[in-house]
This record gives sequence, structure tokens and C-alpha cells, in this order.
Amino acid sequence: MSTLANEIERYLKRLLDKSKKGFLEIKRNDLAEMFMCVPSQINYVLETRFNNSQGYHVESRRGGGGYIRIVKLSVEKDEDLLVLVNSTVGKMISQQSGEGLINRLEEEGFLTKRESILIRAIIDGKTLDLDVPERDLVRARILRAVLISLLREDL
Amino acid sequence: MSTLANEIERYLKRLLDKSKKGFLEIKRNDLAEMFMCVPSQINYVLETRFNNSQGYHVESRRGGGGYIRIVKLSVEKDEDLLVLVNSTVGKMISQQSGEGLINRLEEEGFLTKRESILIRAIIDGKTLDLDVPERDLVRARILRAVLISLLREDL
DNA sequence: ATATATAAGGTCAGTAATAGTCAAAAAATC
DNA sequence: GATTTTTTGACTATTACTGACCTTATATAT
Repeated sequence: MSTLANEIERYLKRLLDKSKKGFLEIKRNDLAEMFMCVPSQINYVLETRFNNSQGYHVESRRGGGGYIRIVKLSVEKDEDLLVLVNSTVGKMISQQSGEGLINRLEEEGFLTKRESILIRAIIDGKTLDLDVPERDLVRARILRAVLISLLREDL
Repeated sequence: MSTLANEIERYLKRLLDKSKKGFLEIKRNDLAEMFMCVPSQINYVLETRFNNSQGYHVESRRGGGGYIRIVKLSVEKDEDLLVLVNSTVGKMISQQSGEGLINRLEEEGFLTKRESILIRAIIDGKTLDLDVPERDLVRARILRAVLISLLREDL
């Protein structure tokens, strides 16, 4: 098997897919017990796999009756994509955030697998091979241009 | 008895041939232990025997659960593409030549219309917004990376 | 009401598990 | 003997996991 973090990720994503409400509520301690790990491992998974740039919103409450709610943010219309691009791709963007965005757009059906592999190859630091901050600036311009170009009406 | 690097190369290529998925995943440390050498020896083999021009793509992850993945690029049906890319895309390439190449690949059916629009957006001088000669160098690296990525056998 | 106990979840820094880089030493080849 | 290729190891970078300590909400006793 893969890492524990990956397994927890898969488990949660499966539950999310099954849930027709588009969100999921869990008890941090129960989940930790289920996977036989410390509770903070759950936070690690949430931070690395369910963050904003990957298309999830997480909210929680402490105390008795506490919970963690994971909401999947969906991208349905071209307008959503525009908003997303504007909020995610600023003047500069890291490779990691860029990949998160690409993965998400592939999952949402905006990009084919080939397209996402192609874009990932481009925004790879080794391909760009520039010094930061130039690299993060160019990456942002590329991502913006690519995604905007896909909104063309004639496609 | 040939060199160690050759033995590791043969071993990996044999595994790759057996694997029907077109790619192979290894743990650098395990392989190093198996051949009783330092881990960086594995990197040497990958750099000298499994690079792009030899028809392989290598990707990896560090950290817990890390791995090295070797993907074979298909050359049977796309040998022409590789030749074309190598003859057209040198160390640097102008926007005009780049577009010429993209157009041709689209006509030949290697790229969909969307893909070609997407790539054209990227290699546009305004997107890259770098001074020459840097711009032409980056454009060449991007084109090369894109086309290589489309040859991946695990697509 | 107030204080206290209990039941959640959060943070952060440290440790473990991987892989990458680079230059020097050693071996092979020319 | 010179040059190229291979091998090694010290240092660096990244990702995963753990545990001690912190914060917040709710329930209960006084």
C-alpha cells in the first residue's frame, strides 16, 4: 500500500463522491482511530489534500458535538473558471499550486487527461528552468493564458 | 562483467518490458540496496540511460512514500514526431517557427484543435514576456516538453 | 449565574523516510 | 598520459507522521 495520508485521502474522496449533498462531515477522533493514527494526521491530510487550491473548503467546530465538514467546490460554468483563475493565479504561482489547479480542472472535466499532462509538463520548474521569482511569474502568465484560451467560443 | 550502471540499466529495462502498463515504479533506496551501491548511483543510471532522447520520461517524489517512476515514450508510431521535433526545435525557437510546427502537428492529427490553441497561447511572446534570447530558449524547452509528454505510453 | 469537568478540534515543532545535487575520487577507455 | 565514464559520499530538499500542549464548546454541579 501507499502512505497512510494517501489512504485517508482516498477514503474521504470516495465518501464525498457517494454523498450526493456535495459535502461530508466527520469526527476527527473517530477517523484517526479508524486508521490507527494520531488525530493531527487528519489535519495533515486536510491541509495537503483538501485545501482551497484543490477545490475543497473545510470548516470545523471544537467542543462537544464538534465536527469537521469538507465541502467540494464545483466548477460548472465558464464563469466559474474565470473566477477561479482570477482568485488562484495571481501575479505569480508555485508549481505545487499550479498542479493543484490543473488536477482539479481535470477532475471537473474542463481538461482532458492529455491536456492536463501537457500543461503539467510546461509549468514544471525543470522545463521553465528560470530563477525565482521569474519562474513563478512566467508560470502564472502561462496558466492564465492557457485557461483563458480554452474559453474561446469557437472550440 | 560489465559496469554496475549497465547492469542496473538492463534490470530496469527488463522490468519495463515485462510491465504492461508502460511504466515502472521503484524505490531508489531499495534498488540501491539490491545492487549494493549508493543511492545516487541510481540517479546516474537514470540520467545517462533513461533520458528523453533515449525514449524515457522519469518523474519522482521525495519524502515518505517517495518513488521514482520511469515511463517509456512510444516511438513505434510516433518516430516521425520525434525526428520532426529534434530537427525543428533546437536550443531556441522563434514564435513563428513554433506556430508552424504546431500547425503542422495539428494537420497531421497529433494535436487536437484545443491542444493546438492551448499551446499557441503559451508560446506567444506576450505570454512569455521575457527578453530575447531568454524567450526563445524557454519557448524551445516548453515545446520540447509538451511534445515529449504526449509520447508517454501511460497516457 | 458561575465554576468546573468533559469533549471535541487546532498548532507547531521535532523526527523519520524518501529523493536530489554536486564535486571529488576511482576506473575505464582512448 | 589524457580524457571520459563511473562510483561514492556529504550535504540538501521534500513529504509524512507523531506527540505535547493549546483553544473552544457543551454539560453539569453548586
